Amino acid sequence: MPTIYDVAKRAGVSAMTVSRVINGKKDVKPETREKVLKAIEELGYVPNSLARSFVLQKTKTIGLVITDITNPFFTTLARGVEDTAMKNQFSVIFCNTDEDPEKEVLYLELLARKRVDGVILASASGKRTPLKSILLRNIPVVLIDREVDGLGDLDIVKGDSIYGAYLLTKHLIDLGHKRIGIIVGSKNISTAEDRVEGYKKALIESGITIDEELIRFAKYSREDGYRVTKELLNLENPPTAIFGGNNFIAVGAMMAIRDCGLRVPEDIALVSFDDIESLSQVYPFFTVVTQPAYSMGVIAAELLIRRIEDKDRVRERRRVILQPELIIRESAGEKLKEEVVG
Amino acid sequence: MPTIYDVAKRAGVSAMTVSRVINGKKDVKPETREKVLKAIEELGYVPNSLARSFVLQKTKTIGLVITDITNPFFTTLARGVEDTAMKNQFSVIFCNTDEDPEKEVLYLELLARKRVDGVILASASGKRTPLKSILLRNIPVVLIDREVDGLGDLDIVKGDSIYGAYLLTKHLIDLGHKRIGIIVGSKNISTAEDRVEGYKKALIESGITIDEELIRFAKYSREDGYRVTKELLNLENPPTAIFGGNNFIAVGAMMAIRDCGLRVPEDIALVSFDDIESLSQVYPFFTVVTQPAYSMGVIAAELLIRRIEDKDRVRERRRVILQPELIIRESAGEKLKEEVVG
DNA sequence: TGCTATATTGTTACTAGTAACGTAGAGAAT
DNA sequence: ATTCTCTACGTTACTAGTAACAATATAGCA
Repeated sequence: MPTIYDVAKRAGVSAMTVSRVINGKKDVKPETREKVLKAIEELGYVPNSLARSFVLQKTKTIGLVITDITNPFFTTLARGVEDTAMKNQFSVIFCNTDEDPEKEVLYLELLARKRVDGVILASASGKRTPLKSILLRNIPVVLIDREVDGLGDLDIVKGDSIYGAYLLTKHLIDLGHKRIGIIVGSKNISTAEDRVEGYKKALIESGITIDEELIRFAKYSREDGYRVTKELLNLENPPTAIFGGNNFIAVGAMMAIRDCGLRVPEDIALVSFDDIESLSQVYPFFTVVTQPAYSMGVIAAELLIRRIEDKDRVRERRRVILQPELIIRESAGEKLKEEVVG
Repeated sequence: MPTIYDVAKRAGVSAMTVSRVINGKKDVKPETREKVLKAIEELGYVPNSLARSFVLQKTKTIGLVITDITNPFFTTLARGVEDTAMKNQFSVIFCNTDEDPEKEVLYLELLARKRVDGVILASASGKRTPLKSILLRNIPVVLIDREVDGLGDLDIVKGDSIYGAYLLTKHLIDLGHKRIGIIVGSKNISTAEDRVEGYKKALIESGITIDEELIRFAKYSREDGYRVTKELLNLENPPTAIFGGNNFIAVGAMMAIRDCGLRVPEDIALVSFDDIESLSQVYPFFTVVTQPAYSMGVIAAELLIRRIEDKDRVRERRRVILQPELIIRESAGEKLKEEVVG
């Protein structure tokens, strides 16, 4: 494990000169450069970026905290972050919180210890406290997908959940549905609240009374999608349509509906917020509202890297709200016959 | 950004004592510990693991080099690695090579610079050279999913591609297919070669002549799945069944078949190596051979961490071959009528 | 020839921790 | 009283690089 000093000795120069060669600085005579390069080659020297980060006080690393890399939405988003980071010579440490605020604290603490240059966070808690050690250290943060209470001053990249949910609900209403169940993530997550807000807006606009019984805050997971859908189906007056608050919930709902011996869309309509690409390519079935996940990742990474590399930290905060898109496929079915309504 | 010295000064002790407190070493009087803890709290001190890694010569970080986190197989595998790493206080740096050997070199070089404690590699090149700087430095490596030429002495965790491909091909043969097209990854990737080997074995065993025209090495991607499937369909004597070498290829094949106005399985059978969980849960359509991706990740991470933490590096190499499972669903269809055969 | 400007290279100090060793003091054993 | 042992803590040196400054060489020019 040769160091820069071993290279220096072999090339007959000082460590500083080797450092200059490695970092492509000018002020090195071409023939000296050659000698150094030769010594590096011969020794199989690989620079120690640990030592480098240590003295430069920057790690060229960002932390990406999401809830579950297994969710296609976050997978795609993560890919956008990684590609952009790599393009800028940054590497990425991934953290899966599984919607667990305690894991969030743990990971953010870890990232602070690792002295990452910046953090991209899809918060599981919606709270500002887990960010304490990050913010204290003035490490730039870009929020993604979800707001965090009391951090309105941070950069954020997210989809317009209110509008997306409005679109999706409106579509169901247009098909004749009046009892629409909605299942979203837990209450402190901004997307959950926003999607319910958009849902309510569409209902109110159409003069449909809101039945709180049909609005369920759970967890963005297949398990909760399954469980809560069963609850909804077992209601005395069950919904004729279900709005899955994200793709996992929609998949869970689908399984619950099937297990109850019902068909989608013949017996019940089902729509989803967020698409599942690998599914829709093979089987374009789910009517969804989809968000540009890859772009979200790219934009977040770009914003973050710009902040990191900026000397002046005083520039205004940026909020990027990306528009969702309604894709009508089969799972919401045809227009209901009048008899069904009411 | 307080350091351990700031804490020491505030607590009226030496830096070493603070270090002992942080690392939970004994030999610290309880009341001294309290003083130190109080100082840490008051200053908002967060240990610098960069400095720590630097002196300890270990980073508690592993590199995971895969081809594409977007592929559900690798997503699940990655989750297994990450969970296991976290459980052992390791973090993971993800690298997507996109089946590009040049990116592989770049990333492995990066990981060497970062002085990761170990590497898990699903090689895109199948070659040993990209690993040069890693191996030179005696950084432990566990291969995953794919062999690398000339590295038979490294730990490896992989599925039994030969057997899996045999199962899948045998299934098609049992249904009466004799002209089976197979599309796999590029030739230097061991899974591609193994899957073709299993395919051939099944054909030979059933006395079916091998037609090299039906065997295609491409890239494990949707694009190549699409492109090569079209080639196969345009053959003078096209196959009656297609074996997608991985899930991406199968999805691409599906789209190509549909674009040609054909139906699966009525007009042509289609099977896939590797499942797509989110798809199969909603739409159990593809007949597949599936590998335990999560377990693969877990086992690889465990093997690696064991090597990293082991003092004696002399123990024998371990090869873990996991058995694949055939899941028969719809995409291979029913038994062909005799008239079709020959 | 001597002086100055410029190019190239070296020296020193610093980054934030920890290992290894050293030492003081209290109580126990002789 | 002296020596021993143990606990609790401090000191020193080291990890691999780089910034800032210092020094030297070289060339141009009067």
